[in-house]
Amino acid sequence: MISKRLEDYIEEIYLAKKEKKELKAVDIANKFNISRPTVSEALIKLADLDLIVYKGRKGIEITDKGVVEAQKIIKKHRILYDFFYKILKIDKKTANDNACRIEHVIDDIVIEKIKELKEND
Amino acid sequence: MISKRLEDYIEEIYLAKKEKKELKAVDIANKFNISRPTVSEALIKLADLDLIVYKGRKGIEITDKGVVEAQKIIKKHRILYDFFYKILKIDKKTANDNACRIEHVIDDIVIEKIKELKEND
DNA sequence: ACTTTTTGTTAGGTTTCCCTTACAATCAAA
DNA sequence: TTTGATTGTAAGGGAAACCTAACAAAAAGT
Repeated sequence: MISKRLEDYIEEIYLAKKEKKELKAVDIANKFNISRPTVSEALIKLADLDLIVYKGRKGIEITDKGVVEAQKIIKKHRILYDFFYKILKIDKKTANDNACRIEHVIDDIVIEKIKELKEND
Repeated sequence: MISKRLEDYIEEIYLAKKEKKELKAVDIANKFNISRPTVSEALIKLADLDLIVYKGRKGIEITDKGVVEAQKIIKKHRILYDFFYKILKIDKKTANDNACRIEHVIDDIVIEKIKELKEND
């Protein structure tokens, strides 16, 4: 199991790639309000886990394994966000913030049930 | 803001007190599968924060401030548990485990909306 | 081409939460 | 009451995730 923070980073890397945006280490630092050295360290960890290929200034590439990992988290995020925003009528920012936190700790089975809840509306 | 772990411990202390059970440091260690020294340290931290009065072998007492803190978390726990168990039909153990994790990261406003959801059934 | 800025890394710290080992005090049981 | 188990604490350590300061390489601006 990958840590919450690494989940956040791989998620971000995946989303950038999907939008074909050049993502640099410093962008991750800004996004999460952490220092460049902390990002440096995290990217090395992600590369160790074969979730990305990290080539310093030459770019960050996500591996197939990384894509799988990222998609799992993004799926949870999306289902939680939709539940909060569309069903509970929570404002977008709060819905997103809470999804960001809960996506790391909720079990798959609970996510599936929340998804069904939406479908039976 | 108190940390997740300290929230867990104060919650446990409060529940024991409510059931008038004698709670020892070692019981907390067993409950959370952590070592006695770790509990020792945590109880000193909780005492520093005025959430408990810790007297070693002579017992653990929860303060008014501690009760307030514990009740906030337990309220979230209960609402989440009910939502998972009664509405989503998740099994008791999974419902409880997920409530235990999410109670530490979910915003009050989201909890309130989940509570309303239940009431309009 | 030559500065200046941006970027990534090194080195050295901090905090939180956990561990084991070892010891002393208390409690229970014989 | 002595013996043995239980409980709490002290000492010393570790991993994760963060930090700042300092530096070198690369990119951008003039």
